[in-house]
Amino acid sequence: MNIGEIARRANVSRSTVSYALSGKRPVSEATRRKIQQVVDELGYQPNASARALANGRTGTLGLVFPPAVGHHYTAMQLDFMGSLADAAAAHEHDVLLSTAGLDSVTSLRRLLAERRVDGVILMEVRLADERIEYLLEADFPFVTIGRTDAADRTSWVAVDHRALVTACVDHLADLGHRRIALVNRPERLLRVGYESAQRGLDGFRRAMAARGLTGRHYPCDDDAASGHACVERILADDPATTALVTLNEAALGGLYRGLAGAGRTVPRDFSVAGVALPHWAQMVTPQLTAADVPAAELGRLAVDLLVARLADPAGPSGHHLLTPPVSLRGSTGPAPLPLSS
Amino acid sequence: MNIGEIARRANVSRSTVSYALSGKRPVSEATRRKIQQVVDELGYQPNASARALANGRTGTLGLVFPPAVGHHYTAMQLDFMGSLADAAAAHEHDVLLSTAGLDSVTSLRRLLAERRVDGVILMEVRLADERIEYLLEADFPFVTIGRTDAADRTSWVAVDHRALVTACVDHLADLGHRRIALVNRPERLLRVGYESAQRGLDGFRRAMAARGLTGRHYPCDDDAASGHACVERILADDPATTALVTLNEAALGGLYRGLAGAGRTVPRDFSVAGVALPHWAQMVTPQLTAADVPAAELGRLAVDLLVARLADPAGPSGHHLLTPPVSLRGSTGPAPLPLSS
DNA sequence: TTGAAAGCGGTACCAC
DNA sequence: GTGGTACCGCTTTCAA
Repeated sequence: MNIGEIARRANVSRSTVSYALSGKRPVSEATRRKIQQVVDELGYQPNASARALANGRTGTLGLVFPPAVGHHYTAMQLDFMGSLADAAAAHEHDVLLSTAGLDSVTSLRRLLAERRVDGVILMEVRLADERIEYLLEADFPFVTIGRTDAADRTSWVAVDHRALVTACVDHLADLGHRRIALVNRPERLLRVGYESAQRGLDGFRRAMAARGLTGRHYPCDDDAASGHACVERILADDPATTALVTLNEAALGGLYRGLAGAGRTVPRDFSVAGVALPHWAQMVTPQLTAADVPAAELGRLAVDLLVARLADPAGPSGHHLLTPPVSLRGSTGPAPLPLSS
Repeated sequence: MNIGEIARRANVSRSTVSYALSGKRPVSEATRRKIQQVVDELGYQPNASARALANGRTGTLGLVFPPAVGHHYTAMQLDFMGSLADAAAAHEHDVLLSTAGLDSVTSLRRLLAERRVDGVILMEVRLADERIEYLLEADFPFVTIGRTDAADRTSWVAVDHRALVTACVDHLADLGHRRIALVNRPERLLRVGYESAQRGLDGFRRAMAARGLTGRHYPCDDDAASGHACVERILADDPATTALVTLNEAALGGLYRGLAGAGRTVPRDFSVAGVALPHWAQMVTPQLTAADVPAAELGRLAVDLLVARLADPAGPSGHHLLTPPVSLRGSTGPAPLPLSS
């Protein structure tokens, strides 16, 4: 079933079929209808490879994300991935998944060289990300999820982790908390300059300084057991700590249990705030007061930006910096009165 | 940068370059090295569209899943999706995402007609799924996640929800529980014959009957609030209920809060068991005793089956029915002594 | 308003 | 062991 077959059955040339379907050249109403009839009858769809080869466009967007070696994907990443396909479909594009190491451009290079996609969306970026230099160099359309050091030269969509952590700290400070800990993503990610972790940390330091508060920073692996251990360290390092802010959603269950194990009741004795998906925030009891990451919206905006860029590669780069409000749930409350010591 | 350019620079014909790279015809060591050198120098990769057009293979697997209209993807679905890309990469394949309505073959038809993929993986199947008839009819390679009514004629990977729910019921019965509720996926999914929900329900009924126990069944929407409401209904319908089994991971937080709100302490007064991702089970406190769904393994096995099918379309269909053990965590305990009434 | 034909960049058959 | 070339299915220029 190809365009030649359609042409034959409609008694026209192949080019006429092509034009009738694309509308790039006027076709008489009569022939157009005849062609459409044959097409419907046979359920004809142009072969994507042939079309891509001929006009240089694949109609496919690449989604580049790190392989889940050893660890799971976070709910945030995954929810985002899901939303992307829907958004792309709305623009008549498909999404191709591509796993690529956080620190490597090789698989990215392959993706571009093979011309499988028209543009890419980069998840999990580092502040200084070599893949971005590579893409700029190659003049290949892309959008990053996260705001990198090259933000002024690129298109990106990001959650403002600095502002969100600041909002959490302010909320806790307003409640009277003076000693607050930050539970961050894993050490490994911080070391490589992982954007959300770095900006979150930055926001924490600034906000704490601005308030004249004492803060400690704890990288934490993405699992419940690490969260549990992390809380124990926090309370050992400074038993007077009365609140924490977490960027690590996977550790959340462990954080709660660690607190319970230390005899701290949330939110009476200890407050917890964070940045998380609403879905995730509602799993724990009491529900987590958190800045709700709008994963689906991030996906939609990223696709919109990329598609715009494909339509006009010379156009200006676009940005969306989202700052969702902190949803007050049950995990924060007034700071407890200090124990007399 | 194309194969002609490589041929020119290496002073050989295009076909020789092609054969040197594919190894489908012997090439003298000298020319092979010369070609490889030019290829490396220029970072040449064959154009995927051209290759697909010429040999009829795209090197791409399609992942068909329902659009997340209104509801989020479940952690299970998403974790699974993530694992697929890695598994496919191991077989040198890419994964193309495609959202397709649960009850429609139209987008599937387009996917096949455009020849974008060599085979598809179908998530979220119904026991009687029209897409399967369509794929069989079209003689198109596919693997389903979930065991349908056509299981004997298809390749599939599934978690044995019947056995898992049975294991949960047996575990609870052994602990002395006599009145057990099943919290299922949403009504809507049950109505359309959603596989895991249907088989889970079937397992529940059989296991309860086999033990001579009293059970009630509760469809529940995929969110915390619905879980909360669901527990209230369970306890209103039969206050003597002392345990529940849940197939609904998204409702879990709400289930716990509903129990707490009714004055039931888990696991002292009430036991909860379920089927969930380990990650998810560890979010709640006490951690959920659950059959751990091995999402990543499901993804890997599905890709293996599909790739095998592509290599030998006439070969036998393969199956993997997984029955992960129930991990005892903290949410189940001996049935409380009945209150005198 | 339509048709013929030259590509797009590979693969693989047929010769030598 | 290597080269020439038809062909995969579509788009688009050129000509009528």
